[in-house]
Amino acid sequence: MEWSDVRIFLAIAREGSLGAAARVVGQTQPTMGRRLRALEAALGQALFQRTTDGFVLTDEGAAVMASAERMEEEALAFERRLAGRESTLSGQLRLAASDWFGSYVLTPVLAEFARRHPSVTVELLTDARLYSLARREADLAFRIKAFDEPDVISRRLLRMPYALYARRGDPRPRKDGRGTRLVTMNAAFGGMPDVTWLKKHLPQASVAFTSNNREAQARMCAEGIGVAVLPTALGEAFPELRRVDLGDPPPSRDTWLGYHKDLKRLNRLRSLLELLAERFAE
Amino acid sequence: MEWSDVRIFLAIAREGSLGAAARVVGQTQPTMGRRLRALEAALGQALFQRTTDGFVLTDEGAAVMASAERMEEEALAFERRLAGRESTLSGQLRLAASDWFGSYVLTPVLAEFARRHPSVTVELLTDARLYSLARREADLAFRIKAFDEPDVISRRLLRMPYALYARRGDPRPRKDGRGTRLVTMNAAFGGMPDVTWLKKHLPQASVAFTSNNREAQARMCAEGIGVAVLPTALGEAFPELRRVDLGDPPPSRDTWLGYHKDLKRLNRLRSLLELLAERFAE
DNA sequence: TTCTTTCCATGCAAAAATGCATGAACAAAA
DNA sequence: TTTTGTTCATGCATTTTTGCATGGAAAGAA
Repeated sequence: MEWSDVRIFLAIAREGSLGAAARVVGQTQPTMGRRLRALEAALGQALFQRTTDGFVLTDEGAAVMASAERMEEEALAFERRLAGRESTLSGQLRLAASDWFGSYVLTPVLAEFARRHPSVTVELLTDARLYSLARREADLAFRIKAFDEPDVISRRLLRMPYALYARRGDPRPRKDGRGTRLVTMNAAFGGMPDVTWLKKHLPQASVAFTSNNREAQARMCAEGIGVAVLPTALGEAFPELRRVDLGDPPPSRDTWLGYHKDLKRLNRLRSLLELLAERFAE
Repeated sequence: MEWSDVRIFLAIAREGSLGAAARVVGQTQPTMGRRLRALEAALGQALFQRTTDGFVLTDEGAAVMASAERMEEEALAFERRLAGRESTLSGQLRLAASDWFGSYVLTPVLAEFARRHPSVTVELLTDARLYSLARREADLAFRIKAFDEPDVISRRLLRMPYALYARRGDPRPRKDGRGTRLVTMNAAFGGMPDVTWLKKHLPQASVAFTSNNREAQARMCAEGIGVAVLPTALGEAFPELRRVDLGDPPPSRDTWLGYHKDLKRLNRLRSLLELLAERFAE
């Protein structure tokens, strides 16, 4: 049995089709089909049923799925261990953060880092989905909660203050919020503390626009669509916006960073962590 | 990183040279060298130091050795799981036993099995070293002790009686053994119960020949070199030998068989186990 | 020292794997 | 029904990998 084919087996099992699996492992569909056939021939058993809607694991395939997954985990650990020992200040560094945090908070620091270490390529992924640190989809991730994945080192980076913003020149909202329109997070984020805060301070206000994208909220707010609770780092970047003080500021939120412990000694990561700590020292 | 190259890494780490590793994985020395180079290039780090006496792991290589070994374990488990589901009565069946046990005790049963199941290839390994059931170096092993490896199913097969043998026509040993010469196990097997038994019954006898090979002992005994304690299954096979009764028979020994639990459902193994149980029923 | 053995690197030809293009099968949409 | 969009299999040219043969370096034996 060719060990590399186990990786292909996993990809097909997860994706359900040769083409999709090929994209995952970076090969072509015919190759995937041929390697799978070779694997099944070597094992003497069929791992998939070729059904009309894709490749479905046979009992045999399902029986070895767990082994294949553990094999993958060890392969990933193998690579992480080694990456953690790279002492050069070169190579790639992949960060994952929410969109506005990446653009407005991180970029200044990353620019400085890039200037200091020209042989390090920084890749910033701003994406709603959570990248896996264990699979090394990202080397460093930023979130608004502490990380609870195993083997991930989690640290509080900074406390991000929030404020209510309105378009410069627009009238100040009435006390109960009647007549005021709101720009807020998506319904999916209903539980967010700033939504609660808004309900308390402007109970009569109506919702004009929602989005899962803070920057889109800021732009809509700048267009005068409504008032919005925004991270100050974002709000202050728009000259059209003006802070509105309702006496009690909206709740601030912590931002955490996390990285896999195997990468603790990765020098380029360490350098960036130091710079981040320095720039965001409270 | 190519997963298959991890296997090559392991082989080189264990063997210490490209040529030896090539023999283990069934490839050639140049290929091993090139694959290793490719692996190191992909990882960006050297895994071995090329010293005058072979390939020695660097710190980096040592750091990932454990991951590579666990990866191998999972690969082996993958294959075992699948083998355990093969329902056909064909394919290979590899047995490991001590030399005389294999030749004199097993062969009759194996011959019968081979006749019954012509599409199963039985391979009998008689070798001093212990084959690993976990690595599937053998599907079924016979030993004189219960197996204590994890995940191995161990069962007592039979009790093998032993007896003292001398060449037919040679004089019976004196009561204290003075003047009698002995053919026994190697010094390395000093603690064997038959040695103790000999010391007790023929304390004055001297040792003429030792070997770790019971059959060699039987042949030397048949040549008249000395008396020997042999398994009766072996002793009775030599017409030149005659049983010598000293009143109290030498201790008999149990023979155990063991196989990996993942192979419990392997039909060809089950058939052989049934036949063995039948033929050796007490 | 010289001879022998062992081991790794490399050139080159043969073999194998890969990717592209295409065709067939099938399901969903028009 | 026809059309459209997916998905897998296969032929073929190309690229890549492999094995063989050879040479050189180093260590041990004579």
